[in-house]
Amino acid sequence: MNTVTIQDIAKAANVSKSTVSRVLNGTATVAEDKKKAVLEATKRLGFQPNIVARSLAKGRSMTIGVLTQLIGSPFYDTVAQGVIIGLRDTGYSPIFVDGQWQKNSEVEAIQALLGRRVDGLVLIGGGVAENEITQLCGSTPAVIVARKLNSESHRTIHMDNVDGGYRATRHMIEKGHQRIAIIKGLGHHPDAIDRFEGYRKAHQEAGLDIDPGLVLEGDFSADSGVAGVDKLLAEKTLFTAVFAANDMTAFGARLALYRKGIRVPGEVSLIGFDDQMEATYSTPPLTTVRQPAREMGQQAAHAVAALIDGEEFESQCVHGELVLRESVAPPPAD
Amino acid sequence: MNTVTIQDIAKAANVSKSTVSRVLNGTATVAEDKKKAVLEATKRLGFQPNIVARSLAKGRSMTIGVLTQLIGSPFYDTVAQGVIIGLRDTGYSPIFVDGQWQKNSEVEAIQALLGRRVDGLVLIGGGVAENEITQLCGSTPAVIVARKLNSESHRTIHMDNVDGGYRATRHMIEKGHQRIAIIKGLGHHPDAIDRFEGYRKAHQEAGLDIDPGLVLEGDFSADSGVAGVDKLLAEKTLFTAVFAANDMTAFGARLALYRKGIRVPGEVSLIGFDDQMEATYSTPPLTTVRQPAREMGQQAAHAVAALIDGEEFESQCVHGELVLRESVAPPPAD
DNA sequence: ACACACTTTGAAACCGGTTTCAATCGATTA
DNA sequence: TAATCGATTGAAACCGGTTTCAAAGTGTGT
Repeated sequence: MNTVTIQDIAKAANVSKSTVSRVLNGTATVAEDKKKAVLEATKRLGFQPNIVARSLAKGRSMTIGVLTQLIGSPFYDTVAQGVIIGLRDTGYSPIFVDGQWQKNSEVEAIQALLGRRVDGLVLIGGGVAENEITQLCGSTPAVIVARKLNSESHRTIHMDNVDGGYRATRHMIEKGHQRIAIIKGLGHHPDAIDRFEGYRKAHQEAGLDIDPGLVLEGDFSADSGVAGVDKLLAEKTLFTAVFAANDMTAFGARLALYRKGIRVPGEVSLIGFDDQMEATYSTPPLTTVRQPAREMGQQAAHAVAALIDGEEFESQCVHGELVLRESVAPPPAD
Repeated sequence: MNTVTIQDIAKAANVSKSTVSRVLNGTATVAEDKKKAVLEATKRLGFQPNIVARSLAKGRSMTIGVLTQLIGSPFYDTVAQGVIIGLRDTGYSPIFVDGQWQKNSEVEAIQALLGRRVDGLVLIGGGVAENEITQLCGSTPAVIVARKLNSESHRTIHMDNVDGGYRATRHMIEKGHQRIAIIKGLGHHPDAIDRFEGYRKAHQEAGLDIDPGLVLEGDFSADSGVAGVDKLLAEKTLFTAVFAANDMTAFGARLALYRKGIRVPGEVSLIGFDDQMEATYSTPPLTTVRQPAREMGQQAAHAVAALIDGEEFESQCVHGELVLRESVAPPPAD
């Protein structure tokens, strides 16, 4: 192992540990010749400072703890990627713990992170109670991404899902649709609830009643998209459009429609949510509400870094952007 | 901050630091009453051991460095996820560094990881020279995933891409296709080269010549799939099937075909590579060669853990499995 | 030439744990 | 009763850096 320490450098350069440290960190002025000697020895011996030791001494680990939700959701994964990217030039490295860590889950995961003395925390989604977060984190700066909190007690970066659902639905209504089915996301998931609320709001605003038969349960999976459409068809519910809780669900719905030979958007229009990469290339390309997942992750990364440096950071509420592609058209003349 | 140290516990329980450490780690037998006192104090004061300090003292950081390639490839991302999952119950936490880290890239990234005194390394893909890896890692156990190495000097978990390309191509040949276009991956990428080699091999075995006009350059992106098919069509090259270097490229090809009103698999068959989640739900569901990305990541995680514990681990060469769905059919009778 | 301020430097303390080492103790054995 | 042994325990060294502090060296003003 490359186990050359600062002590070895000191000996080689004929100075003290302290001086080596000062040269390497630029903490104080050091005579030119000694500085040169230290630098030379550092290079020659291939010295690599032990970050663990440095962390202990400085009380800062240059590490950001990231709590992820590996539910296989492309959205959350992309947020996590954004965090990695956003941390690139900050000097901090992300350390990941999965929310579904063993049975103990999130709280334990956060504790594990804290035990590692991370300098900051990025919590992606998740469901720990807010006050519990407060209590756990103590004075460690934390940013919560992709999750709406009720109180203002934490900084968050999240999307306005009500608005997103509203825009998606209104778009279809404007195209002339009156019977828009919705395949909802996971029942208790706040995002799912909000998107549905947006759907409701758009109907209300347009003076349209919602036929309960058009409201299907789902769980953000493609399978639930298939199931939703199949149910609609089996029950012979009339519908000219489908609002899927996310793109995966939309893909599932698309497939179910394809199997029955129902044309999209000719006979049924389809809209998704997320704008994951594949949406651009589905057939037809999927109209959807874009969630800037990567950007949110990046922003969160910058935010913790800023917080650690004592700067302030305001919670952000991003608005989804409707990405018009080809899966929505006016309903068939009939 | 929750800055209660082992010293505080010692004082509270009226014993020495050493004893507290012994109780907490079970390193030695401790009198029942003292043990109880320590445990009680630990709980009461809410003690959380400082892992940084422990790491320094023990010389082990309980951290695994993971080098990722955030090129937005679903495949690599899934491997990374697999690593997180595989590390769940091992006590190790993964710390991530992106290969495209600053301009300096991979070598610097690995050094950063090593500076953090990671106990092991998982390198996902990447292109650092093999001997450089050897030299860098020294005695730190390392596993390379999703990359073929020429020498046996490192443990790797990778897929036989020649075989994968061969199987895909042979499948189409067996279905009766004679003019199979291929949209290749990134020119210099070993996986791309190997898959093409498999394509070649299958043709050779079947006594089929390869029309150079059927071989298109690509870069693993969906766009290159679109471009490939467009080129084929523009040049009026005859073809009844397309082998795309990966699923994303296949999706792009699918879209280009869709735009021209060419039916899949009625008029043209299509096969991909990877079996990413969306392949199941594309229209039609995509026949593809499955790369067990998540499993490979998990295996790699287990492998480093094993190596650290002194166990041995043999390099693994996984074989891709042909996943038959609906995008391949016999060529049209014509 | 002398006092005073400022710069450079090394010794030592410290961060919070683990581990070695030697001392103490009760119990067993001769 | 003395000697030996094993089990407990605390003091101190250690991991590899950073930082404080005081001493030594330099230069300036009078």
